[in-house]
Amino acid sequence: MPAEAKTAAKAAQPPVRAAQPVNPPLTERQEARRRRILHASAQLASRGGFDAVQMREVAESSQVALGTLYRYFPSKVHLLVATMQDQLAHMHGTLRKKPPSGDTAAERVSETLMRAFRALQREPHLADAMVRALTFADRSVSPEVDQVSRQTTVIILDAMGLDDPTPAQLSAVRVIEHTWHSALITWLSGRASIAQVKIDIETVCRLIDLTSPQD
Amino acid sequence: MPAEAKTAAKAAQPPVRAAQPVNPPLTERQEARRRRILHASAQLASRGGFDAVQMREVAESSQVALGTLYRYFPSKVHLLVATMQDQLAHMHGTLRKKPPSGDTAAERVSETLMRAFRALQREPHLADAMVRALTFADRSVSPEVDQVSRQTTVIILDAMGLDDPTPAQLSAVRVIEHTWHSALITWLSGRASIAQVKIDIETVCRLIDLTSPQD
DNA sequence: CGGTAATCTAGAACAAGTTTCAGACTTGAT
DNA sequence: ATCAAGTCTGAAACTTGTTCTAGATTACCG
Repeated sequence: MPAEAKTAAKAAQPPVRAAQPVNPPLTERQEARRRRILHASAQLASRGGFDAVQMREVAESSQVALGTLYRYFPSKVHLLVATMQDQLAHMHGTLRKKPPSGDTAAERVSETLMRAFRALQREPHLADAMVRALTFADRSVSPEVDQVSRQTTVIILDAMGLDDPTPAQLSAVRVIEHTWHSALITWLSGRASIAQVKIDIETVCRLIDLTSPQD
Repeated sequence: MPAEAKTAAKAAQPPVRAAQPVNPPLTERQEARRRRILHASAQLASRGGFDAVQMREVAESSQVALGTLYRYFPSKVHLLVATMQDQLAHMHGTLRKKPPSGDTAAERVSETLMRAFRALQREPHLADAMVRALTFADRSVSPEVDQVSRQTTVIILDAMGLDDPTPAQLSAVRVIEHTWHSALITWLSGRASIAQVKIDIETVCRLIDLTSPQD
């Protein structure tokens, strides 16, 4: 009964924090450990994708005991989702510096997503590990996955140039995110070409014009 | 190196067939075994979702040795994707009997998908197992996943009432499928409500009007 | 500084997916 | 009916994610 075990109550275990806002403030050494772990995770993922991220190897690479790794990230999926948060933050920073240049919101969003897509293409294995973890995550990872989703939403709204989206616009953004994730999956598993992903993104971005024809 | 091992060449092993068209014709007893396995799989999945489908249990429930189970379905994901093909075929049959009644293609598609969604809601654990397997599937399962995708496409085109879709319409259908899968995932992992899934489906279905305004 | 609670380490142990193997059983062709 | 080839079985072994434990280390409080 591993499913039950997972939800079983535990004693104190601080290092598992929800997101950017540190839950329990980490000491410097702890912060360093956390960084080492995330770095090792990304490195192994870059090599061979989801399967190559083996918890024992991550622990060894980051010079941390296996038990400690599990204290910081309660499962492999948690670890990879955290890795994704990390990468997303990077990307958001990069994107901010060079905002998309399109005339319409739809163009800017699809330009932004295609830029992100090209970044992922440079590290396809890493992309594989992160995206598979994201879609495989069960309820126990919901808060973290949700955080990734919110982050993505912010990036898209940024590209649209919106501060105060209407509900209809938020629906469109959600649908764009769905398409983005799922299209990535089909590409990663070799069932769709890069060109097809591009078309799908451009197609779904037209929904934006549908919800804000005044732009 | 399990990744390599998985792709290693094997000797003869017929029962693994691609889809409906039997690759090597199965004997009656083999067909029966296959049915028993799929039935056990669906049954266990209905109880506890992805995690509850344990290969040893499936083997025991279906009165087949573990090795045989693996000869029929080379991995747990293959098994669950095959289970999904099975259920999809059912559903397609059911849908055919009561075609959607909406006036526009968009309405009919979203009506169809919502009907499928309600069916999934009746067996949320089974849905969980199938959808998680589908999105977690790696390249080794691509043919089977693709078959599921094609089947889904047929269902949607059916609902649209189209025989000969344009490329633009096919893109729209792909985007709808992306949204469908991803929205299901967010619902299954408790990050979106049923109402939200409904809205997302209706939103994406508007893309149809965009690609065939003459309908 | 001393003590105590929390944290970390090494390593064993466990769970479930997957592989392997020897021997029994089926099938299909002669 | 018989033989060869292919299948199925039961059981053990192997892999990797996850949990557990006992003892060392560290952080913090007075």
